[in-house]
Amino acid sequence: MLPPKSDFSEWYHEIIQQAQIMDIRYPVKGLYVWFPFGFKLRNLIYGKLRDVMDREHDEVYFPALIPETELGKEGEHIKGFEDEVYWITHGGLDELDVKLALRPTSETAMYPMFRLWIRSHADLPLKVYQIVNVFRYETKHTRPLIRLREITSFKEAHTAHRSYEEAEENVRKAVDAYKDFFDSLAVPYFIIKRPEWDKFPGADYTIAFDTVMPDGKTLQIGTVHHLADNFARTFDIKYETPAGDHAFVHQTCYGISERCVASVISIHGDDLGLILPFHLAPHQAVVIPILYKGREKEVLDLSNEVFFRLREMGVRTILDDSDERPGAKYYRWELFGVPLRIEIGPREAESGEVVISFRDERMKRKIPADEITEEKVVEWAEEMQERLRRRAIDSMLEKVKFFESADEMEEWMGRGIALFHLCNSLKCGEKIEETVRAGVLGEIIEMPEEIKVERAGKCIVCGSNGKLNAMAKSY
RNA sequence: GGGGCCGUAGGGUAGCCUGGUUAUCCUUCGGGCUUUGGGAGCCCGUGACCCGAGUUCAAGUCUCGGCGGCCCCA
Repeated sequence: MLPPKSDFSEWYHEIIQQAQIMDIRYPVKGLYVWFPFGFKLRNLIYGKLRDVMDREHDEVYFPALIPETELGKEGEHIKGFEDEVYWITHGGLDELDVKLALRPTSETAMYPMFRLWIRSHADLPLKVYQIVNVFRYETKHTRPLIRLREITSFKEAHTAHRSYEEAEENVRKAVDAYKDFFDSLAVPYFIIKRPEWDKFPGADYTIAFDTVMPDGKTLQIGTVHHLADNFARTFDIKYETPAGDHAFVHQTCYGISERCVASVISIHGDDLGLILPFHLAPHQAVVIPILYKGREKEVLDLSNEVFFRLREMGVRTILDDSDERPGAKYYRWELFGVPLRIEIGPREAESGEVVISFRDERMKRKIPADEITEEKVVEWAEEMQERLRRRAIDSMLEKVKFFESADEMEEWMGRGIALFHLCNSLKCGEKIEETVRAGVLGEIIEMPEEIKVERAGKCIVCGSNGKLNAMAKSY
């Protein structure tokens, strides 16, 4: 039994373990073990992410260790990370001359090499990505998949371009790629430009994807940064232009971590366990034979037939012929989020029918076994995807509210995300954060079309011209 | 950054204040019988006092330190 999802914190804590996503008993704070089932889910999700990245990027691998001399080169960047870097100070018993950092992110690992790789304009754009672990010494409350000291699955992309504008064009492409990715997870999001004081250390600006968790707190699930030529100047990354002179490249970088797995679990799951989009489910279908003494054979024959047919279609299917009672099996496979369940008992064996039900619906229907075809399964998967998408957006919309008064906003914090108009001044940003006691997420770039709010309006603090901003308590 | 609470089987817990026999109960797990259309029942069995130091005749229980977890405030 899971705690009800309305008690989200407890529910999340339990489902991570009961649905065998991660084993949280590893004896180091903030480090967790992927269970086989959880890792299959991760790999299916990251398979999709790879598909999206592979369209325009090459995959690479850079070392996990970064010398102190490189990590510290870019002033803003190191300021942003210095209090959460793990340091390797010894090799065996010898103290190292130059300490080595366990990468907190890979800009400073990659860019010295970019300097060597990039010679002329013909080498641009350079677009690479890697999926690696990164380490951050988190001092706050750690949580599996959400706040980790070892992020095990950091997809980071890094690009170099000829100009600020070309890099900016790539920012748009990266945002589009991430939209495709999160749409395929049926995870709804806001696309928000972070305020100056909250951008990536060393970036010109940062655009983030935020989703809203069931408890009303937002979760940042992706970021895209325009680095301008900040790092290029630091790492001396220059190219020869067609005209024959030399110019600094303009760069972008963008990342997604296993928080995307947390978002799928949290947004779609219910009181009974995981609900997974069909294409992401480690087990897509389960066949449950209902056995009565003396009538096992006919039931098992039809069950096997259906099981093997699904397998041959490429559907990840299991046949649960263990000797538990059917009810116990239903609960088990619901916990694991199996999208399609097929029950076959003596009645079905006789009529050649099967009982099917989908994880997100609480209803069963009977269909002839022959009607389970590849086309039908694809259709079911698409219908289910659409239902999940709809349901996820609807439940997010309940947690979005527009405000014209700061006092009302404070009361709303902790229940959802607040939209309001804010001018550009740092002073007004600080003022509103102080009054409402939550963080300004930034200026809304894109949001679900159902939200009808004016993009421009009077700043909630000073009354001058403002743009649509969001604020919330965040993970 | 500041304050508080907690650590007993795979998971959840009682016992700790007031030190003393074989450490409680539920669940999981293994075996058996029986059963199977939404978490069945009965029997048998496996399994634990976070680590280290101290106090004591005696430590799950008291003290200190470490590690780990949780909560509140900033």
